[in-house]
Amino acid sequence: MSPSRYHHGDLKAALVDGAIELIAERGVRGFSLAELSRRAGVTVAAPYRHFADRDELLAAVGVRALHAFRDALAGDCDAGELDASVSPERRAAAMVRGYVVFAAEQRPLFEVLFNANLDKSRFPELRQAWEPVDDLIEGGVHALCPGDEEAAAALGDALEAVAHGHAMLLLDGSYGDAPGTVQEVASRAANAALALIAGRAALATAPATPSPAEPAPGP
Amino acid sequence: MSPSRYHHGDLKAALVDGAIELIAERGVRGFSLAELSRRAGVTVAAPYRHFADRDELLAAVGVRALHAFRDALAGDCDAGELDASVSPERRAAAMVRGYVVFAAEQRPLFEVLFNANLDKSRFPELRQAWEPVDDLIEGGVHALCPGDEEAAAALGDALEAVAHGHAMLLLDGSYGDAPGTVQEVASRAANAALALIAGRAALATAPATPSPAEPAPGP
DNA sequence: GGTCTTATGTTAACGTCATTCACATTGTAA
DNA sequence: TTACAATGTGAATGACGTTAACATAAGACC
Repeated sequence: MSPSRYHHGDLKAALVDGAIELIAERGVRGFSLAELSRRAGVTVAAPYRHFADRDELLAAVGVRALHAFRDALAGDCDAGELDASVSPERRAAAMVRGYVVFAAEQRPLFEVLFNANLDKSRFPELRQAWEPVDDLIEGGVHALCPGDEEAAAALGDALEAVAHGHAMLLLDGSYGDAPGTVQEVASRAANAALALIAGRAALATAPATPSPAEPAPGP
Repeated sequence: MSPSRYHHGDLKAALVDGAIELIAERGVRGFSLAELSRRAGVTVAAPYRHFADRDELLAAVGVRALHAFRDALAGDCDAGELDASVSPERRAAAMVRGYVVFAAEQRPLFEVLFNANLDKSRFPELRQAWEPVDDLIEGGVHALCPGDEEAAAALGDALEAVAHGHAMLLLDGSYGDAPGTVQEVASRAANAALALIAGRAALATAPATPSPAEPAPGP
């Protein structure tokens, strides 16, 4: 294969793969380019031939993560056959479930997306990779609020929030890690999504409880 | 005041204060003990007289953050007079609103609590400081589901998730930062909370959409 | 086949960071 | 006043991200 060993073969791919492993072990926060290089059997300077800096490598991982994320959200509904066989409500709930399960089962990928603090203004690749995900969500939400842009925006935020919030609670270990916990939390999130959808009419109305007393006095 | 200048006076407090400022400027992620020491006019080794390591300092900031957080969640309802004058529903919604507003207005404190990756098993002080917050939330939720432990747990998670999720969306800049955005998002979160509360009956039921096809085949 | 170019690694540095240890200075209590 | 504990300094270590100058391999072109 490589008797010389000077050139790695496909370092770029090996780095992305290795990064995911390393993040799985130590979290995004404990991820280090130096350790990654070491594991790839290469000098610390080598990655810089393929990525401008640490964040650009993480962004590449992020792009891969977003593809997997989209698939996880779409679930099996992606084949396109059961367009009418499943209600938009159950679809949306399934997406929320997929969100939480993805966070748990693909923890390193999820962490890269939400805990790596990547600058979205840099990395157009990342912004672009978000689009299919956003489209999927937006599509699901619009099916629930046909015609009402305002309601769709509010419901979309609420569903994202409920999914993301449950995922965070799960990952931060606020629950124990008993077996079955993932499905349990995912079910709670899905149920919450159904509750939100049921009450969607109230979401886009005027602020509830704007301020009990004064309208927010300056400090 | 201090003609000698060898001893700082109250370095410990100055470090905690300075940490909050520094985090406000650079985020928890950009926070550095070295820079903090420099600003305090002290050597990099000095903080170690007061904190075992970087994380212990951050934990101290976290404790302060949790006090402020509790107050923000309790809002003006803390005086204890209006026990009956406000419905539990509006109370809970107000707490969710307070959660989001706190995240926006006390960003550095919020970041320490949720983005610093502090090990909760270390730092009993931190765990203890969480208790009043947890009690407050639990109390609010139990007022909504008297007697039903199961429902209360599910509703509590859902409310936390909705609050946390909206806070994250806000802080990650998924919205622009137009003025008024904070109140707007807080209102959305509060409305979502009301919707969840209205549909609370469905939250603790059997898993909705357990799995469209097979029961999760192994990879 | 032999040479030039380009892609890809290596070596050796720099500056920053967290952390530690031996030592200096101060405030306090005996 | 003198001893001690608390607090700060100086200098060092080792990990990290990043860069620049140099080395080697792989192909293109003749």
